[in-house]
Amino acid sequence: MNEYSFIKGSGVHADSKEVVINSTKAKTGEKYRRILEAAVSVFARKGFHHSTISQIAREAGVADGTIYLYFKNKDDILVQFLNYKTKQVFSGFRESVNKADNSIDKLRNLVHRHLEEFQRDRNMAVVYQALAHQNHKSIQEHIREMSKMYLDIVGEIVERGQEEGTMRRDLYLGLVKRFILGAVESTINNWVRSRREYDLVSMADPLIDLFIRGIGNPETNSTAAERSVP
Amino acid sequence: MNEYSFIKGSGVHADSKEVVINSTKAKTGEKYRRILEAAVSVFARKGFHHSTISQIAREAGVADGTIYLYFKNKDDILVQFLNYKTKQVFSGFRESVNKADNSIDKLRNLVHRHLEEFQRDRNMAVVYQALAHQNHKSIQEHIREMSKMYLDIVGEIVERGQEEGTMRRDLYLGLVKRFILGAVESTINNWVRSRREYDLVSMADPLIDLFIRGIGNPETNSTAAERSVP
Amino acid sequence: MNEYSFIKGSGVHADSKEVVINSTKAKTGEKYRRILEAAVSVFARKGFHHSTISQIAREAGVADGTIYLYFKNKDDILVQFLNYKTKQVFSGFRESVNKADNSIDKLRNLVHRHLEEFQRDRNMAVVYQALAHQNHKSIQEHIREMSKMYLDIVGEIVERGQEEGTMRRDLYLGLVKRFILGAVESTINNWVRSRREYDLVSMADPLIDLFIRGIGNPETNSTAAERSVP
Amino acid sequence: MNEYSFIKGSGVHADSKEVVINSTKAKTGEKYRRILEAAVSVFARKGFHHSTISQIAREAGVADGTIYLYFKNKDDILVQFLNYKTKQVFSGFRESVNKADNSIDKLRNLVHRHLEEFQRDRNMAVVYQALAHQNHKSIQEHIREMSKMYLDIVGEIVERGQEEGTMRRDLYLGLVKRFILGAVESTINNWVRSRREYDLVSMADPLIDLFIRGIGNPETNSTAAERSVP
DNA sequence: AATGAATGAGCGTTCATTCAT
DNA sequence: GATGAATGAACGCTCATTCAT
Repeated sequence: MNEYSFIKGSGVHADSKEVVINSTKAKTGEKYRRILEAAVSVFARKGFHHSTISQIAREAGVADGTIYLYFKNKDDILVQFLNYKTKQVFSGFRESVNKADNSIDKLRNLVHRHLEEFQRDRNMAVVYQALAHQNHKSIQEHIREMSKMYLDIVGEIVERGQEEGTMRRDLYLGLVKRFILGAVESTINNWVRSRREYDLVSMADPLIDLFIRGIGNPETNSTAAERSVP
Repeated sequence: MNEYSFIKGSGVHADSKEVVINSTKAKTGEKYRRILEAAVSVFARKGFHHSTISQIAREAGVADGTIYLYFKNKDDILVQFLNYKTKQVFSGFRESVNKADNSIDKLRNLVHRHLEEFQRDRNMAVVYQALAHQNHKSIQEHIREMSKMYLDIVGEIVERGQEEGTMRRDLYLGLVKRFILGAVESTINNWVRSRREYDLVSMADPLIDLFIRGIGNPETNSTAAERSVP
Repeated sequence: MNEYSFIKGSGVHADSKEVVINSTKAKTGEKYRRILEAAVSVFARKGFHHSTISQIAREAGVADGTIYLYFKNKDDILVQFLNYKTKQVFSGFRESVNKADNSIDKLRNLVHRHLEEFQRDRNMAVVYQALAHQNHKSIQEHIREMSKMYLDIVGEIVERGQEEGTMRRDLYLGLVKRFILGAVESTINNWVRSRREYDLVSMADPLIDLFIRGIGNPETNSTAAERSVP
Repeated sequence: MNEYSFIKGSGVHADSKEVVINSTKAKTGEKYRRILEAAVSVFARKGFHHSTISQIAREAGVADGTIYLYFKNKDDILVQFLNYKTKQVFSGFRESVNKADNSIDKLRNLVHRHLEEFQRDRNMAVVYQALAHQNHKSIQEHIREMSKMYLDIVGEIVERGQEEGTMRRDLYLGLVKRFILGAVESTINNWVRSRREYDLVSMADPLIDLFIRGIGNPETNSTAAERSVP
């Protein structure tokens, strides 16, 4: 848990008929955040299904029932997590991309920021990784949405790179986008599972290098290109 | 589910004290396999935690109690799944690699076979994807082991490629290995989650192309290389 | 809900130790009544156990906690309902009875007024019906008391009718009283449960006719009398 | 609880997908009945909402979970109660009616049997009374159905009485039917709530007498008739 | 007096696991 | 070996009640 975690915003869940939290009360917002942080921390340690409301409540320093003043049910905690925390992180990526003025630097900024944010909040990283690979019904759509946002950014970067002439024109764009997201995510996944602690952000440049140049030796090898999808 | 699924091998779980199934009995082995197939099918549909022993038993056409003659507990089904099904698939990769005589073709064969096996058994793909990204205690070690096996193969291939001169020498080998596994797995993950049905195996060549050549235009771009880890 | 509902009287619950509301304060009395009306309305719709304090508070336009300034607890709302609303209605019956000067008209007035009052406040009717047939501990005694009041009135009327000579002398008085109350209540119960809307009060005269003359044809039938209790 | 309680029939609830009880097993049927008896006994004492599954299980001598092998949920116990116990009792009424050959004796038999059955199983009486006057959703329709069955029987009897000439022709049939049911039910209700123990069945003849002859003195009184619905 | 956020006891329900047959 | 009825621990969730403001 750290000071950067979670937005300052309100602890309101809009679609509840019974419970509406007054978002102007500082205390309320604080409790909302405490619960969410606690929940993500417990989820990260035990996994969603092995986490109990009581554990979360204890870790947040509130009563079990209090959680239901801020969240519709256990699943809703996950939904809020994606809505307020992860979604914010992801949408921040665009900002980083805009700071660069050529496509390769944009890609570098994107990946750098991505790794940075997830390193900053390891619990988020753990939970996000698990969610993204599961069939959790109430979550599926959110994940898809966030992926799309990310893939769109990458797509724009690559297309721009092709216009700039810094990226190959014979790319299967749909694959490339997923390829890059997948590679970054798996890098995060490795970091999360690793017993050793290492600096995740330092992986950014080597990753970019692999994206751009591949692993092949351009002087000797051209076979792959010949078989590639045009 | 298909004829290739699961090995014919014994239905023994080694670390059980009470129950040891005679692996020579055809009938026994068949029931063991039926249960395992049913379990994976149910897991794929509902997720591990939302699957019940009763559902698995019904789908396997046996009584609930029977499952405990072949598996220590619910978790053990997952362990057996990794031990006997996935592990076998993974170890089969080496075989494919050996059929090629240069590193790039070896890599191609590996990826091709990987996609092929997972396409052949979609349930396995779904369950494996979910497991690989979770903190499931009794599974963690198995996943790590299988990853290592895969990474070792890739590592050998890349090192050979470097000797051959077909692959760059300035590669961060630890990263490259994970990069390739991650990219392949995310390709599978996309296929699994996609609403459209498409041919997973056809992704192999474009993927290889990306690995080898990257997305950069070699004529104009060399920035990435300069910043890369030596 | 209508203007006749509930008495204007005090919002005091006598047996409370902590909170005594000043019954002279118009505003207080009004809030007390608002809560009671809201409660009965919610009880009628959802049943006592499925009604929550929050729902009642919302419908009354007050905060949850406010209810506890006027009522000891949830059960107490029921007690107050019987004490102040239903009890008043029931005791008003005597008044109607007194307006008539012969026993049959007295009975008619009683039944007429009974149906009238319950038709006037359907929520009261619904809640009363439910309470009268349940084993609700804190209510039992109140119900019994009100029944007794009613049965006493009927008893007096019938005894007077016997003196007048307009009613049979060979009646099992205890049964007759309950018989009449039961028949009226079941008429109300039918009205309350009916999907069609109809005029409850118009049932009064046919009911009286049945009480007085029975369903038998006096010219041909005397069997029943012979077997009756003397 | 007594030996007459509940049918010998199967303990199957048809609409469950997961749980199907083998009705051929004597033991199963016995446990089903034990639970149902226990439930009705607890409901009678505490009321449905204050009864807990644990109490019922304890009283039935089974584990909490066992109840869910025979009943879908707590509400379903009520539904089964009506379906198998009360419904059977009610449908038995027709049989008694058929034994008599004139309408008044038919009515007498009906009432007699009605009181007899409810006296035989006091718990059933208590629970039925409560249910019949509540807005319990999953029960409403069953109650209505049983009432209709009863009212139909009474209606047929009265119409026959009118043909025989033993019952008045100027009756509001719809009211008469409900009047009789209401009077009998309220007699039962009184018995159930009474502190003294008395013989419910002995109320049958006096009741019939009231139905047939009314309370009026036919020699002196005819007012009621003049105002009655033709 | 009025508020409504916070509490936590209590309950219905699920389901992995056991074991008598 | 095979069965499936029985078990009971465990958990999510509700809601009457309290109390600081």
